[in-house]
Amino acid sequence: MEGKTIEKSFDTQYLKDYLIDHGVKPSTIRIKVLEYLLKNRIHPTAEDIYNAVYEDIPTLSKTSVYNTIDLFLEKNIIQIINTGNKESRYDIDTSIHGHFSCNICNRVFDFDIDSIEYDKSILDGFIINEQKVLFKGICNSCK
Amino acid sequence: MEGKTIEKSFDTQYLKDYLIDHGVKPSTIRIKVLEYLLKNRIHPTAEDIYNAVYEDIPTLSKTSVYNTIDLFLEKNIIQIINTGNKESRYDIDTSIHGHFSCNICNRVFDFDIDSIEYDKSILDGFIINEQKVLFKGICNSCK
DNA sequence: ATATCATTTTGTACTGAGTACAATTTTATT
DNA sequence: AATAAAATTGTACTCAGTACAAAATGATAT
Ligand SMILES: [Mn+2]
Ligand SMILES: [Mn+2]
Ligand SMILES: [Zn+2]
Ligand SMILES: [Zn+2]
Repeated sequence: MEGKTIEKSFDTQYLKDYLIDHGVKPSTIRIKVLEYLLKNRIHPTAEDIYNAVYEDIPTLSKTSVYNTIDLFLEKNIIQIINTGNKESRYDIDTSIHGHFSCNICNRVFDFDIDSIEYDKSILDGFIINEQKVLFKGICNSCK
Repeated sequence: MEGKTIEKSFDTQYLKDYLIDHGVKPSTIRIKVLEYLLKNRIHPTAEDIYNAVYEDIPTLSKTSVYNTIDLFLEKNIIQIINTGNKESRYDIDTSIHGHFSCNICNRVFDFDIDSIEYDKSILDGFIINEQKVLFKGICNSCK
């Protein structure tokens, strides 16, 4: 079969369009933060994002990172992950999927969720906006 | 059918035994905290617990509440719930069940979980100690 | 281009849930 | 009653996140 390989590229135009498509006006910081999130799927903390983007933008402030995170959350570009540690983590994948948080190395792993069977009667009439599944324990390489 | 009605009573002896059964030496504070948790199944915050127990023990310190919470967590008397708000909440029910956190009134509702169907291959060899399911949205009385 | 307005970014001070830890009080043991 | 162990308290501290006004950048009008 003949065909073109579609390469996922994170050039500036792609990143700009990604933001615009999500209702966010592109700016240097927002583009860099988005690029970092797309390339580093490690569920980073705000600190992680700051340290990475600071390399490119040495005038970067922590507040700008938090501003960007808040904006991205609001526009559903990212979702927040609260593992129980004090630092929140952020995920560019906003689909419903499970997270395993390792108590030793603190890494967060993704896993696919097929379905959650639960008693819907208690939540009758409730508006469910988010469904989060968090497992905790010890990962394979730490045990 | 003739029979005895077994009344669940939270008298001092019951509470003491509850603690001892979970490997915790009873003390005035621990008994009062346990009693509050058993009688008020509202997934309270540390502040909630402090305010309630302070009524009975006016010398109570916040540190003692946190000490007790940490001990109860360690002995699996309670589980922690992180809803994304800054204050953690605590649950005397340590079984696996779902929590719905209302974004308006901040109440946390329980719901039963029958099963979570997920791709186990990614977590192969992982030790899973906790399984937490958190839904967020707007509850029936707030919408 | 220049001025004017809007948005973004920055710096600083602040908040508050939770923690560290030594001093004190209470409880158990000799 | 003296001693040791455990529980409780008070105080100072941490630090992720927030509030907010000043500064910088970008967009629009003249
Ligand atoms: Mn994820
Ligand atoms: Mn519960
Ligand atoms: Zn690990
Ligand atoms: Zn509500």
